[in-house]
Amino acid sequence: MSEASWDRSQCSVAGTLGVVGEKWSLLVLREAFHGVRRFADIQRFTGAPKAVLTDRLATLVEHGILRREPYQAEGARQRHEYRLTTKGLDLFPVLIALMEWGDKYLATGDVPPVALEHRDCGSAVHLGLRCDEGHEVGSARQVRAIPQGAALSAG
Amino acid sequence: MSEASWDRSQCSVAGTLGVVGEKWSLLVLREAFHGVRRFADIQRFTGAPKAVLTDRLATLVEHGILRREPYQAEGARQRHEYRLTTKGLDLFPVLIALMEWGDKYLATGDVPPVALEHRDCGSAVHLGLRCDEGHEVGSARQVRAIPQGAALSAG
DNA sequence: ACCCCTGAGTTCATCAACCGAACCTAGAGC
DNA sequence: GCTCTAGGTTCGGTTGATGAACTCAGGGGT
Repeated sequence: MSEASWDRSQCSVAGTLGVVGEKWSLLVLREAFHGVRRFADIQRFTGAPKAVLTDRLATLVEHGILRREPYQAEGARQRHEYRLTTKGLDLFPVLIALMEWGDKYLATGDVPPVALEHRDCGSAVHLGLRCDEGHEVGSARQVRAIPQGAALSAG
Repeated sequence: MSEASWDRSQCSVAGTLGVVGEKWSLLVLREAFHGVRRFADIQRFTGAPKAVLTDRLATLVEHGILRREPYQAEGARQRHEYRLTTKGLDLFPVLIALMEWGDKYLATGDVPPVALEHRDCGSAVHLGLRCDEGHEVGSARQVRAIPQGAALSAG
């Protein structure tokens, strides 16, 4: 495996997992993408214990993935809700990739539990790999991963 | 949030995370995609403790994401190596999604640590959302997630 | 003025997961 | 029959997760 021997210390996969890879974090983001913003709702839909949820929300806010904003329901005092930032919205492909794999390999019913549609045209949305020449990349086997820059320094 | 109130129990995101969402699992798969197959190498490149690695490899094999195959290095006894199955190869988009987000938001150098190229044509490979009409979907905001089938039963 | 309700947490005791170091094991070569 | 190596297993200590109980700040009802 000498070819695969390069410096993983600043690997982007590991880095991203360091931010959103803890238990519950990605489920919190799933709820955010479904438009759920309040602590109690997130707690109910994810099933995360409150203490963990408090911690995960704080981490996500700290990293600029969610932002904590005041809101006021009628006849209630001011509280805070959690909303996706642009940085957070950019995690959408991660969720979709997880979802599509689950739809394919963990299917229980005849139809996946959630469908995605393009708001502009109403047709189904999918994630796909393609190269700059415009070719569809069907399998991971057709892709070569090449370490470059600072990653080349050591093993 | 009554609109977002549907049954998450068979959510594909949660399901997939149940399979590959534990600590180290996705880093093990990163190594698999880099062609690393042997226990000691995976251990060295991921930094996972051996006991945890043993457990994660067993789980991944159990779920048919990796398969354990005998090999024999010259002048050594027969051992086993871990290789991606088709089911495992299909997790590639998850890794790429994590990588692309990290490249964008956690960059330290001037160039990402790993580049992806299409073997057939040599140009860069990217992950993209698009709809069946062929439109590129730029942002998560342009996508509507619609619960369907069994997910509609309860909240 | 007082009490109760709600959403958003905090605290605490218990239990599971993770960690690194040390140890074990089966075969190959000497 | 000794040693080396890859691929584990075992162990004690530490960290993280869990669910139940408790707190806190306001608003509304009486």
